[in-house]
This record gives sequence, C-alpha cells and structure tokens, in this order.
Amino acid sequence: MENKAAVTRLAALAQDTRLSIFRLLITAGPEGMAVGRIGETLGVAPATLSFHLKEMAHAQLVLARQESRFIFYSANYAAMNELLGFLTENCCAGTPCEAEDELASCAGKCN
Amino acid sequence: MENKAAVTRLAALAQDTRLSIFRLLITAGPEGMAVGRIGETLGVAPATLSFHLKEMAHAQLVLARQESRFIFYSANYAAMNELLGFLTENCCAGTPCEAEDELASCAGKCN
DNA sequence: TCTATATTTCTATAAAAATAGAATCATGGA
DNA sequence: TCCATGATTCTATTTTTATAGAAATATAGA
Repeated sequence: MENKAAVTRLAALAQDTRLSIFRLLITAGPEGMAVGRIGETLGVAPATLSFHLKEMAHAQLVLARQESRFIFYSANYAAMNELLGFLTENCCAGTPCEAEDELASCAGKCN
Repeated sequence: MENKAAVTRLAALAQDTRLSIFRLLITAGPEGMAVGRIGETLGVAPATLSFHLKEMAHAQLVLARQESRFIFYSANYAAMNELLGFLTENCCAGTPCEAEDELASCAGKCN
C-alpha cells in the first residue's frame, strides 16, 4: 500500500458523517445495511449520503451490492486492516512490534 | 474516545505531507526529530511544516519537546493506538475479535 | 405500461484546508 | 547586548470538500 491510497482511505474516514457511517457498518457486519436505512439511522439527506458513500466506496472502505431495489453497503474489513497495518508499519523504530500481524486476524474472522 | 476526537485525529493523518511526517516519526522512534530535519528530509517549507505539525499536535498525534534551540516532535504511540482501537470497536458485529486488545500491545512497548 | 420507491447525479453555494512569503518570536553563543 | 539560527504566526491566495434541492435513473410490483 502506498501513501496516496492511505491518504484517500484516511480522508474517507476523517469526516463526522462518514466515520459514523463506517462505524455503523462495522457494527452491522458483513451483510451491511441499505442506503435508506443508513440515512434514517443517522439523519442524513439522500444526496449527502450518496456523496459520502461514493467517497467511501472509491476509497474501498465499503463494498456495495444490489439486492432487489436496495443497495446494501458493508464495511470492507480487509481494506481497513490493510490501512491499519500501513499506519503501524515500522512502529517502534525497529524494535519488533506485533501490532501488524495481530491486526490481520480481524479480516480473517469477519469476512 | 468520541467521534469528534477521532475525526480530528484521522484528519491529521489524511493529508499527504502529514502522513509522511507521521510515518517518518514512527520510524524515528520516541526520541523524535527536530523540525528543521523533518523539513529537510521531506522537502517542506518551514511555514507549511509548522502548519501541519500544529495540526498534528492539536490532534495529539505527535508530541513536542524543546531541546536547546530545537523542537523535537515524536509520534504519540498511545494516541495512535487509542484511535486504532476506536476504529475496530464493535468489529465483527458482536462476534468477538481480538484486534482491539492486541493493538494495545504497541503502546506498551514503544513508550 | 404506469406508478411508487430507492438511489444517484447534477448543480450551485457555502465552508474548510493547504500553501508559502514575509514578519515575528525564542534561544543561546560571541 | 548583539547576532545567527530555529521555529512559529500572520496574511492572502488557491484549492478542496460538504451540503442539499431538483432532476434523472433504476427496480419491481400492480
């Protein structure tokens, strides 16, 4: 993973509404939630919500899948863990730190 | 940790120059690096660098300490781990996931 | 096909963030 | 105290991001 992709992914989280969406989806689990329901839950206007979801999807932080008339968005656990790993890379200045390896465990369990 | 603080911390990372600074400081370790040296290494103008460091310090992602005429900035490992823990909170939708607890190990080893 | 519902795109506007030159402030040595 | 060096603040400008109404698109049931 390179700096640029990490910035995109971090920017996708660094906004009040988007962070709430992400954490809601983390809680919702792999099946995700329909756009309308996300909007209801968080009190966000459809156009605004769509804007933010697009941003998050572009950053690969969320995955979209169509189901009948609904579009379900879910957290992309693997991408999230990739990001966390990148942030803790070279952590502890050479002194080995297990954070990176341990983080990988989440992706394996959730998806 | 609340949403607002997390957004501030994420925004402090979600910028090309700042992410480079952070990763440089993660590598530099607890002793950190002087501002001038950071600027030299990354090729950033003093005023711009100061702007970004202030942003990061405000978000508590870095710590500053004066040493003679130099100001050394270092990564705040504890704050970073707090953020990572927040992001993976409720991960796996109820299915227990060890990521949170394991992350804490880094802070203990680095500071 | 007509209609209701779900979501996105278009558009304009408002708000926030990044950049860097010039001026200022702080520290310590001559 | 004077000067050089290291870092920050001030200022103006440019660029990016967020918001949401209105229009458009998509799906599926009547």
